[in-house]
Amino acid sequence: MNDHLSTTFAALADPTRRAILAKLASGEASVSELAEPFSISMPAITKHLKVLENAGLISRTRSAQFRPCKLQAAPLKEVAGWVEEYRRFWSESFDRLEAYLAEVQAEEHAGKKKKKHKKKHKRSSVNH
Amino acid sequence: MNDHLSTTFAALADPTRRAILAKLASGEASVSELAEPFSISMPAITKHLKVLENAGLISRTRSAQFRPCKLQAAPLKEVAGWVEEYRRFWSESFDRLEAYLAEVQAEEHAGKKKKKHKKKHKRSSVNH
DNA sequence: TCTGTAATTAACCAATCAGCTAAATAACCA
DNA sequence: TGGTTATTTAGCTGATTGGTTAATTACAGA
Repeated sequence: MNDHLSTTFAALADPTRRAILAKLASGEASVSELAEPFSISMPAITKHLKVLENAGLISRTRSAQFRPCKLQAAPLKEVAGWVEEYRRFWSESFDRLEAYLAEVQAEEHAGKKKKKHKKKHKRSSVNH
Repeated sequence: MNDHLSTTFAALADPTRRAILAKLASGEASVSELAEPFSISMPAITKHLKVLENAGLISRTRSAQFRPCKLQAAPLKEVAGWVEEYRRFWSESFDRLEAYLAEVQAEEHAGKKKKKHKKKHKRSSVNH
């Protein structure tokens, strides 16, 4: 597991880390502030933050003895892009689009009209 | 790690498993067919399939001595929903929307007009 | 019934993970 | 300088993970 996407998914596969991200969604926070809602030790939080930072999901600055964390959402964009490739497998409207396209293609095969068309809905470009 | 979302993210945090899902995106496949592109043993594939099935990302039927797998995208819908909550943190247009709303609010505070408005962009409902 | 193919289970291994306590740094405050 | 607060590092643990090989189950077909 060394690719970017795997690292991101792994970082998100923990409710504590997702809760940390959720908190950071409302602004920067110090380590202690982030630790407050949880009943785990500070070193455990430090480790979670390291995982998130390593995945590029947070960045850290320095302010006096505090080390505030800030949400960095770029990796989530990548996740959204990946999952989007599968939207048609759950999206109702996409199913309808598929049905429509199949219908149109059937009509074309029947030879009612002969427009030339280029790609009409590429479907095999799911990347892993 | 026992919640649904964590299980799903964990299942996706492996390139082999994502490749299996990608292959299943073009239709059902047997275990051997899924194993073919990889240089790992069959039992390893069986384990990966068990992880995916456990996450609800695939379902399995029985056909003779084959056990074909089928993509089940429902959990990905949940993932898409989760990540969507963070879209504003990477989306340029959302940034512009935020700026616009801030501007509107500033005008209201200045008392130029007094329309009452209800929610104006709830921002703290990020769930983990 | 015997043989070959498909897939799983069992048992093991090394690496990683999420947590802990105790100790070490780092920076502010008096 | 010394004390307090914030955070990290070190070192340990038990559980999980991703892989292996060997054995087992399930079925099709001759």
